[in-house]
Amino acid sequence: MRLTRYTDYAMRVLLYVGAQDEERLSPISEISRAYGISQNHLMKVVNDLVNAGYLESVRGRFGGVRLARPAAEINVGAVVRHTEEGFDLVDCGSCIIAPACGLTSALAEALAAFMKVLDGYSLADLLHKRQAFAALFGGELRRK
Amino acid sequence: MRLTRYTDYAMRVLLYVGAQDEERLSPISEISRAYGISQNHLMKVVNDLVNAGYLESVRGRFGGVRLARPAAEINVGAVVRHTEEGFDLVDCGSCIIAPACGLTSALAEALAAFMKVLDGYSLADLLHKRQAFAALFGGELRRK
DNA sequence: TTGAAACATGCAACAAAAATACATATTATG
DNA sequence: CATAATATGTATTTTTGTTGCATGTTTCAA
Repeated sequence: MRLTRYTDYAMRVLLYVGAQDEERLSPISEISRAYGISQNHLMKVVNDLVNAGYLESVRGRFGGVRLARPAAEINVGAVVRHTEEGFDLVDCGSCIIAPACGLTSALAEALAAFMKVLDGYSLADLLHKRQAFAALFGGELRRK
Repeated sequence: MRLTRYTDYAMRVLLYVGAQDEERLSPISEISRAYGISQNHLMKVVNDLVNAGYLESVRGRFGGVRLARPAAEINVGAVVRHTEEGFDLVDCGSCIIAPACGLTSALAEALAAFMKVLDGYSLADLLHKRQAFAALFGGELRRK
């Protein structure tokens, strides 16, 4: 049981950008370097977040991305719902006991409990350890 | 986000066997036929459940499997913990912000909420719709 | 007005994990 | 002793997620 790296990266980008000065544009190359992950893949993740309205991107030289709205208004559960494709924990479509199966509802209940927790957090909540972020990204933050 | 088919199959086997008459031995071939899934794979799942003490198996002709303990004493959460390999929702090992990351704890909290729900169910709870099962497996139940 | 730096997008290749198939051994029954 | 069942290890296939590559577009500044 795990989330895709796609979702993982989406959250990392939001955390990174959210830890920056509000107006600052972070180039994707910088973010991918900071995490040591594929710039190509990250580009797609970022683009997805832009289209979903979480990030604002500026093209061209000295471009980059920043939060499109306050971190307090970005809900973690909503982001995960957006980036994670399927939430079918098991494949009931091909199972003949589906109509009589008590597992389906138990799993649905468990999933709801899972998402409810994430729905209770905003990006701002996750950024409470902001000072610690600043230390980690100090080099990047200061650069340029 | 999804569970492996391995876990799915494990639960299906328990539900199938739990719906049978207590003493009856269900051959794996019968179960795999009922669900239309690979007998070989199912064999491994079953074997795992036998070793874990959920099922009792009898070899040889007219052999098969049945529950090793009452359905009320088989906890869904425990089964899922057993069959599902990893519960690392994201890969924090390779992430430099891990020490400052508020996501880690939020995900842990969400996962705990998820498992807590499953821990609240026994196989017997899931079998409440037993009559419906009987109808679905009627053919199999009656056969020898 | 041109080059460089950045985002945007689609397609192809690759890798990892999960599922399935195959082969063979063991056990029990009639 | 043949048959039907579980047990176990290895190989193959499939799926899905990830990465890489190629190309296009936008913006800025020298």
